[in-house]
Amino acid sequence: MPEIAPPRGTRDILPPDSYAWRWLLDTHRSVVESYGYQPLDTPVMESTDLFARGVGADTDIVEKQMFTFSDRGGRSLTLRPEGTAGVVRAVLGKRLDQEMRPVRVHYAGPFFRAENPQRGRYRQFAQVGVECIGERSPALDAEIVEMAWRFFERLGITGLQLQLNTLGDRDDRARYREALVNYYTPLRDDLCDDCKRRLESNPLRLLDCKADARFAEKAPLIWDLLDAGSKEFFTTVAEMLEDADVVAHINHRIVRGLDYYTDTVFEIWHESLHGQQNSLGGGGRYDGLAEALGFPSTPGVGYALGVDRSLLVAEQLGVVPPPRPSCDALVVSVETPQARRAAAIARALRGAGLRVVLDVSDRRLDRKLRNADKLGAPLAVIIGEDEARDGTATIRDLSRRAQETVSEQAMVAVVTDALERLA
RNA sequence: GUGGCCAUAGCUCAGCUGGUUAGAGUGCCAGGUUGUGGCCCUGGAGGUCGUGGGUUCAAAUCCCACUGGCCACCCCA
Repeated sequence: MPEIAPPRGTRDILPPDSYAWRWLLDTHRSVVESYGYQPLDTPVMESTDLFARGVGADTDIVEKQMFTFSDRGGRSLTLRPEGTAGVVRAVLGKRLDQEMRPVRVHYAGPFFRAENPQRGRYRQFAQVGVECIGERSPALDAEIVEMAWRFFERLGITGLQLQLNTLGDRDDRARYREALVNYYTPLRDDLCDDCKRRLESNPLRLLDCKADARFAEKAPLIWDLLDAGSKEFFTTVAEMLEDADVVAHINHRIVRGLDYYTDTVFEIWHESLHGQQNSLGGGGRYDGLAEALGFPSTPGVGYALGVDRSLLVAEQLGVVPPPRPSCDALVVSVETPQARRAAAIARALRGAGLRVVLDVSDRRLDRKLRNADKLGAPLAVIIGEDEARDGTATIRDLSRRAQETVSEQAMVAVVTDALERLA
């Protein structure tokens, strides 16, 4: 019915939902900053090349999910479908890794994929994420996973399952790739069309094809092909997570959709979400990414968590805190002649650091007070003819239905005290 | 991108097999109360029945297309 609706797969986040949204973002920031992660923002559009090289040309994202367009100079740009490539470009491009090592950063923002929308899946969706760039240590992999886990804990979301796997280093992956090709080639005629192509372009992704799941069951496991170093690295990560009381389900079949992962990969699933949309987020180590983007080889590890889906789960569980009232006091004038005086009083209260709404309607006083209830304001400051004449203000405690009239000089102190008592 | 279901006031929904001016609840605004609220009573505003086409004397109702939502597949957040 609105003539101009938001584009397919996008939506408006309006109050009061916007409070839940902010709660989640604040919680994330607070958790990761307690680990010393610093805020960062990168552009929502990047050179198409960044994702083609960074995410991997054979991934679904690059093949069919990117919003790509030309700017006026004919350059190909893309709305970012994920965050890691952009952050690595920014950090290494600006040589931030020369200043400190590792670089620990976090971000939050919108991402874009041209998917068919449904609940918990949008074309513009939001993620919070962290990246830790410049050092290779199992302690950092564990730190990342632990932060993600603590974040959900702080939100109060239960029923989560951590899926943990390792893809090994480049040599391991090469060996594994070969093993998969050897395994799947004799089956080639029975594979779906996509998988026939994957067999050449990206054999790892054969594993997460649902159509050919029966073959994946008997496929070789990466774990059996890892060298001693990779196994030890993973074992250390798992042990450190145990130390942190983070329960991990080792799952040697999760591969992740993006090409750049090495060693640790993980996903966090929630039992309540449907089908394959049960993933609230995931991440892993990407020691090969910097090089793929043309930077000096630099290790990194990070995660991205879906804001929309996490909020969906939080709402289902009823753990979203009720929105805090948006103001401490509503200032109302009983009649128009007192309007300017009321404005001045509102100004004085804001000067004392309070959140004050000025009622400018020409409604009756009872309607104005009704409005105060709706706003959730604990106090109303009433300026009528008497107050204007005497240089006073009436402070009404809306929950106790009690009020007192005080001099304007005392007003700020009385309001502040009343709010403290009520809090 | 493929398939299924759906679309009526801001919101939640009625509207039987097509038949005059399309309803309810809630929310909004106002009056009841010329300076006192969360309840109550009364009234009002608000809809090109998602959009466009078709069938018919007549369409919210039947048919088609488009748009959007939900669900499944794919994949992921």
